[in-house]
Amino acid sequence: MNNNNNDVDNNNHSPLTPLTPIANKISFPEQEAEILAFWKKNAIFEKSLKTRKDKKPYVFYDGPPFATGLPHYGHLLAGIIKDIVPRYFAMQGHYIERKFGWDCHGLPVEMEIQKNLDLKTSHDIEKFGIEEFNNACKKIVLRYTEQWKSTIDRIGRWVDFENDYKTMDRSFMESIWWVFKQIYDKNLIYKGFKVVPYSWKATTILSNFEANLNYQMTQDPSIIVKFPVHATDSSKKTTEQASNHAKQPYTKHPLNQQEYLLAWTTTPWTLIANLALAVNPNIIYARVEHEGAIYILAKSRIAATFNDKPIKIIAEFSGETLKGVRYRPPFNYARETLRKQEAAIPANDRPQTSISNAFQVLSDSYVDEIEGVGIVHMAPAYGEEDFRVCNLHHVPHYDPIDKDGFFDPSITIAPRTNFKAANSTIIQTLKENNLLFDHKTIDHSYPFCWRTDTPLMYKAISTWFVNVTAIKEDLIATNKTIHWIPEHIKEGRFGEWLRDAKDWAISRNRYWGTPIPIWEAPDGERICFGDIASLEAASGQSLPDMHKPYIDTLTITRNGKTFKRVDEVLDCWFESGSMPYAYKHYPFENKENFEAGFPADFISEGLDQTRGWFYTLLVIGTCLLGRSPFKNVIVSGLILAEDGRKMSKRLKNYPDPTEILDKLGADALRAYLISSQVLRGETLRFSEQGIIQIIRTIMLPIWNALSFLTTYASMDNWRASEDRTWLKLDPNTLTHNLDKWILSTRETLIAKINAAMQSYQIYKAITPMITFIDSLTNIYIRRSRERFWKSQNDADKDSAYRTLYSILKHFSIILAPFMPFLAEKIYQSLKNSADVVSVHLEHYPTTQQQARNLNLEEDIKTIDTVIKLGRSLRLKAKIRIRQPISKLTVISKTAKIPELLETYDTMIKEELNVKKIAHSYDETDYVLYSAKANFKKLGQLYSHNIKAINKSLMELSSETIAEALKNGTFNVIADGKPISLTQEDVVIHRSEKSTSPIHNEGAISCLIDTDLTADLKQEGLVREFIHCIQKIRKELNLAYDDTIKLMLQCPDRLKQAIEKHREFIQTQTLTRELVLRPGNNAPIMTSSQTIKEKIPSLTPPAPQNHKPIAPLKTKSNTAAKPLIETTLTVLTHTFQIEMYKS
RNA sequence: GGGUGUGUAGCUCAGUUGGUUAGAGCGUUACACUGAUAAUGUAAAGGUCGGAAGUUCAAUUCUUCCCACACCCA
Repeated sequence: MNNNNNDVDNNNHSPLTPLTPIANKISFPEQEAEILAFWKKNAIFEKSLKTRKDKKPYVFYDGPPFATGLPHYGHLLAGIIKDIVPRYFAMQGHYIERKFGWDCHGLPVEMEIQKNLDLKTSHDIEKFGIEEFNNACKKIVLRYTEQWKSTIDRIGRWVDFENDYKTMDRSFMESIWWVFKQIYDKNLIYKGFKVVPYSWKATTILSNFEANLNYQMTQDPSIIVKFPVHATDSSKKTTEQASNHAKQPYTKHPLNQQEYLLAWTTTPWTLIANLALAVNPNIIYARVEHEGAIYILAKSRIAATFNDKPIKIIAEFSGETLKGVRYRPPFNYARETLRKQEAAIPANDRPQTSISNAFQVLSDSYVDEIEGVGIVHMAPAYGEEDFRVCNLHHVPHYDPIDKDGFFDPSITIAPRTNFKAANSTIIQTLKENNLLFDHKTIDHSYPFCWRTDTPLMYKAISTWFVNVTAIKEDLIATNKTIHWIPEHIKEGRFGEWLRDAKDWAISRNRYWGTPIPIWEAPDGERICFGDIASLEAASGQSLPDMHKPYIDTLTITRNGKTFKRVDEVLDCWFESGSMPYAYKHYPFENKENFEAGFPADFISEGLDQTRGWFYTLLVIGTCLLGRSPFKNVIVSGLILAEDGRKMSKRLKNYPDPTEILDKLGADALRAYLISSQVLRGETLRFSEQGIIQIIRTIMLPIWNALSFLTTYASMDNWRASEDRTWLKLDPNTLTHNLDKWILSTRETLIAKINAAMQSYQIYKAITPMITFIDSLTNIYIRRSRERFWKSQNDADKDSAYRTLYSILKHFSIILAPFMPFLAEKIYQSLKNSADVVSVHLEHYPTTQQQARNLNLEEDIKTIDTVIKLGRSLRLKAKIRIRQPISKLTVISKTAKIPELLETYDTMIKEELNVKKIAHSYDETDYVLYSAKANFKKLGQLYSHNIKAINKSLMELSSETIAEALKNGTFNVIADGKPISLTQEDVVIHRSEKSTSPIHNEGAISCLIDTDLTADLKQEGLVREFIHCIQKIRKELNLAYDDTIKLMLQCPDRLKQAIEKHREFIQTQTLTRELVLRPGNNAPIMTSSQTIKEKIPSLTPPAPQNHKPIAPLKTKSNTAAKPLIETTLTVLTHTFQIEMYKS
């Protein structure tokens, strides 16, 4: 460094920006707060949108979160991904709208209000008033929006909160209606039944989620019921159908014995509604004789059912053969009621589903033989599988229980009785009618209502469906167009789900949601509305609020009939699936804008949305437009606490997000999360150490590099020119290989990051950055230090500055999407007047191929290997780096090596502190060779002989291999046949001969001369002495260019060494005056104290900024008090030292 | 019960178009280096690549089965 001339004469380049030195002490979180303020003050986000307004749009859909709670790591992760990808593509030159969305409707909100207002049942809600109830819901959904905004802001996510969308907005809801009507008009919406968890106490249906909330151990009857095989239905079925499994086909037993099918149940009350029995077609059943009666049940269940009772197996047959066998149900209520109902319908109008299909054996693979008897009694009104199987066979369902859980009066054995209470009566009746085979009790886990603590029942209720089954093939086709990250989701989890798609239940019997826009007449005629205007026209009433209860006051009179709205609201999944249309109020507004931006380029949510948002988006998009609404999707995994368990507020097993942001900062969190496997849909154990790792491998090194550049540039008064030349620094204009090399390395980095980002594999972006930073700091800066430090301001020094300046500034752009704060800070620190106001307005770099030089990258790698081997040899010889050695010999047959050694001569010498570098082609004295087959190359050629060839190669002696290396031919004998191999067919391994002190890696070996001459030793001592002085300077917190005066009293050996190298010492330590006092009897140290211990008052150093450009003191202040006066030891030489500012 | 994913060093994770010496970081130990660095470097230790079978000249990698864990669905 130029330490004696502060008026550096480079003012003739113009105009120039001086660099302000950056302290190497840093608090990233505090800095992030400043950057946030900077962005806000200068409206950078707005500018980033405005300046790209005309650019090609890139469309991103924001999946709306429920804001009923505060954001957790899952939300932060989603927000970070949703920030990085748009930032990247915006910098690639796209216009990207980023509207935030809020999910407002739905059960979680209603549940919370019910809890707050202590409304237990739907009766309670209606009594309380739907208007009031919905108002309460509306208020609460935006309760946390401020906290959400501030957290999302804090993680650096740029998103438009001003023009956000809410699913409860009138415009949003109107588009939902439009979406609904589109599907309705395509005949893909129908009304059917669905069996759902039902709380009779709360008179409300529950979601599956709610049903799972409260399982309790409970005691229920466990009975096996006898179903008499119908007398009139004698033999059926023939042999061929049964030939596979049955040893004998089923025929009614010829004897006039009573014959029963057995079925097991723990819910006797459902027997009233029994309409069928089910068997598994693939299970073997048996006919068993016991005490004069015949029973049919699964063969494998005989032992468990009869225990040790005497039985005789009469026949065995597959379940398939039981299909269609008719039986007499234990109760006649269902038959009577349903017959009457059917009779009321004109014969021609009767549906396929009929009571005439009931009371027979159905077959379905869901039946198992794990418990029970392998035959299942089916009450389709009270079981999901029962309903599905009966529906398939056109068996109707029958539900004689009212909404409060009481049997209706027609059930004469238990009229107006609670269904559970009727169990005993029912069992009693079965017993009296000799239909009870077995009666026990069972303890099992059963779902209870989480609000009323009463057992749930499953019950068929009327529901609106989207006929997904009809468009299943289209869904599978549109899914093929989607790029999934991770890829396996496409055909795996999501693909499987599509192949198995069921019709989608879209209605909810609730209050806070978009009402289903269907009006129904008493005779069943329906009108569907897809917009508000036509509804208002048809009803003659206005509709200021589309929610319940207002909507339900609108009725329509047409053709003498009065149409009333159906009661249900839409499931909030239907709303979020409609988001692409609804947030634009399409097609009522933004028609062109929507059409230009459909489908979206990118969305991202967690794995849990596979059957959620991803699915509903695809279903609706496929229904409406026949295509997927999104092209690329990143599916993120689950974030667990560090202990591998779910993050739990109660267990406090994870750090609060706000604390992490305050302590470690958003950049570190961002980089940590997106470089982890959570970006590949896998679970991540959240670890604070992982974030710290990011700080240590990326943030601090790059920060120190910035600090290095600005500090030295400032001291040297080096200035960057006020233009954009830094952006395209041409390596061909530079002479130093290190400069060319780091520029090439940067281009390689850019290529890697662009490849990762274009394929949405974000997790591949961070590691190359770490590698690059490591190269920059541990190779480029470290080995260029002398170039910055030297005193003359020559072209080489300028080249080093220009290169490092360009690298760092460029890197800030590369970093910008990922770590927007640090990137901004670096950019701002290096900005000149020709630059844009923020790094985020820069264009993302693309690889400049002409700047890449892969050979050069390879060369530096080779040199790095030599240096590593040299260090390793020193370590082995126990010669410290400050002790110069005379010679390093590089032994290698690689032709390029001598040239490389010459080119990088100085660099290697400095790194290894060695005087001379020699090269030798002759490995034989030092290296032992062993050979092995190049399996990859020879594998296909010699497949079966390869083992023999390899064996033969491995047996070659080192001398033979050395010989073969000379003439390039390896002769081996495999299976008796001589084979001649080229050098490429063989892999040579080198190892050190035990007699030679070399180290080897690949084709390179190194050897050092460990003989130390007196001169070398003296020089080593001087280096130690300099090191000692530097340490003191650092401890004293002297500025880099503070000059000093030294007064020493030391032993002769040290004195001679210092005298000999006086100039070198003074240059290195910025010593203006070095006075050696006469006499050599410095006091003996009692212990080997460290310098830190010597000057306790100054440790630890105050964390103040270095002031590199300190004013020069007048020359005559040596009389001042010494900075330090102490006794020290360097390599056993004890000396006394006084240090002054000079 | 079904689907999907995961299983590699003490811990957290890379890697693998099948090729014979499987890597990184953290942690541990020793040494070294440092006037940009809160760093860093070198080395030591640590692996039946979850288990079994199969295909192959060759399997951590492909196939099948099994085991464990996670998520989704029942």
